[in-house]
Amino acid sequence: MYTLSEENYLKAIYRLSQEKGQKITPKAISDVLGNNPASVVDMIRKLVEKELIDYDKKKGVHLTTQGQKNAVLIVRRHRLWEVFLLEKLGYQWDEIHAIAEELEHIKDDTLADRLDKFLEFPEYDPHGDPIPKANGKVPKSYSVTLANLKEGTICRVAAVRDTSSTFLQYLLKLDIGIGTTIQLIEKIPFDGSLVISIGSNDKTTVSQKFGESILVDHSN
Amino acid sequence: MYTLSEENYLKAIYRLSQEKGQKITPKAISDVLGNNPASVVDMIRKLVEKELIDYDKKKGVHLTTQGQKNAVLIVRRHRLWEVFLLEKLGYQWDEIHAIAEELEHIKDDTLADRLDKFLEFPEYDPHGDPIPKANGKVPKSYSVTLANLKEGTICRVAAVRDTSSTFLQYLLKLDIGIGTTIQLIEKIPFDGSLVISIGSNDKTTVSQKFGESILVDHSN
DNA sequence: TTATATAATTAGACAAGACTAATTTTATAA
DNA sequence: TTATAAAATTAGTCTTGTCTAATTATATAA
Ligand SMILES: [Mn+2]
Ligand SMILES: [Mn+2]
Ligand SMILES: [Mn+2]
Ligand SMILES: [Mn+2]
Repeated sequence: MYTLSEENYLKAIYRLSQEKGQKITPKAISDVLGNNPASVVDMIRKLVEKELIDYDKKKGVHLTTQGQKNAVLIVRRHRLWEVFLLEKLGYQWDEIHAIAEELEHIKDDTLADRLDKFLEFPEYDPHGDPIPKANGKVPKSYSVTLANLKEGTICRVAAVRDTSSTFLQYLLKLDIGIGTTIQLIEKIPFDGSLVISIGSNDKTTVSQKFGESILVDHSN
Repeated sequence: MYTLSEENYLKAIYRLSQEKGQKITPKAISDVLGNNPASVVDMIRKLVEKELIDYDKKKGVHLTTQGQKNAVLIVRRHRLWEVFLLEKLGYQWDEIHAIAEELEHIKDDTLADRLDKFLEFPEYDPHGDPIPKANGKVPKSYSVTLANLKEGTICRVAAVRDTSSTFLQYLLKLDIGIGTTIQLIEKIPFDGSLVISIGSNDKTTVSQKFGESILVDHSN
């Protein structure tokens, strides 16, 4: 088993590896975790030593098979606990991330699987992120943002890209959650603002940043 | 908030303070936690510094009001999680202690209270230990052991004093759990062995050590 | 291509929490 | 009361995970 810090690094590296296309550098990891780059370099050495990652100055950091397997299990635990906190304990979706950040490190062979069963095998967490299965398979995740859509398109909110409290609370205020139907009415060329209608409500205008923070599911 | 180690020490000291009559020495704490006495002395200094305990060489260690308040909350979290693990996730009563030992350190202002509500405000944990209320009040705990009873007495198993896996598994095998009715039929003077009948079963003989590890509730 | 900014790395320090190996106190028993 | 055992304490070390400051390497822009 690995320490809490090692697990947090693995998870950060896993997350960066999902945002494909870019090199996973010490700086990138340092940005995700808020740690000093010097500390990151230390930990990289430790994780290479334990064969959880490879590090090549040219290619950056990559999870080994072992590292990948572990990272996925940590993410699984995190997301399952988030479902538990929201559905069973009645927390709001902007409160659960921080608590799950601790719960994910509880170690027991059967805990995640029991929790999974207790929650009736949810496929997505409250932010719309896929919950890896016990066998390591990960359900489909969404990648098209609201801002990507063509004018006129009707979509379903599938996930949020930003899990900060400020963003999630803003969504609560706008009455937007996972599953909400949104129609993109107009894109303002000047600054990328989006005119949308939420559910069956009147038109609202949101920023480009907002539109890029919501992942959607759409038929056409 | 306090570190995991500090919390474990507080809990150990709290536990020792419940077994009244005896002085809480570095040695005693070291025995409970399995730590080196030198480490215990270090931590005592730290906790005195943080005003969670008092230490007087003559009187031993004592929790301050602050320390007591914190210890009770940690115990509350531990026992609530134990109920959750047993009742909701289907663990057996010899498996839950180790996991709760980690879960008790998860910090969030409302977590314990939400869990308490979700579990419908249980008064006792799966080992029969009282679960402190949110306000710090602790339900009655039992103190009479099976070995204390007079021959012929019928009692109800209220709690176990020993939460080791070996003991709890032995109880499972004997079909004894919290609430089981036991009649003490005979005490063997030679070695304190007890002849008992469990529920409506035939007679069994158990050791004195066994009898001293079960706390009972009895009317007469 | 050379200057400059950014990133990576090294060196050295620190706090927490544990340990071992003395040493000093205190308790117990002859 | 004195010898011996047990407990408490001190001194010094170690590991983990972090940091700052200095240095080296790399990328970028004039
Ligand atoms: Mn975490
Ligand atoms: Mn999430
Ligand atoms: Mn604990
Ligand atoms: Mn218990």
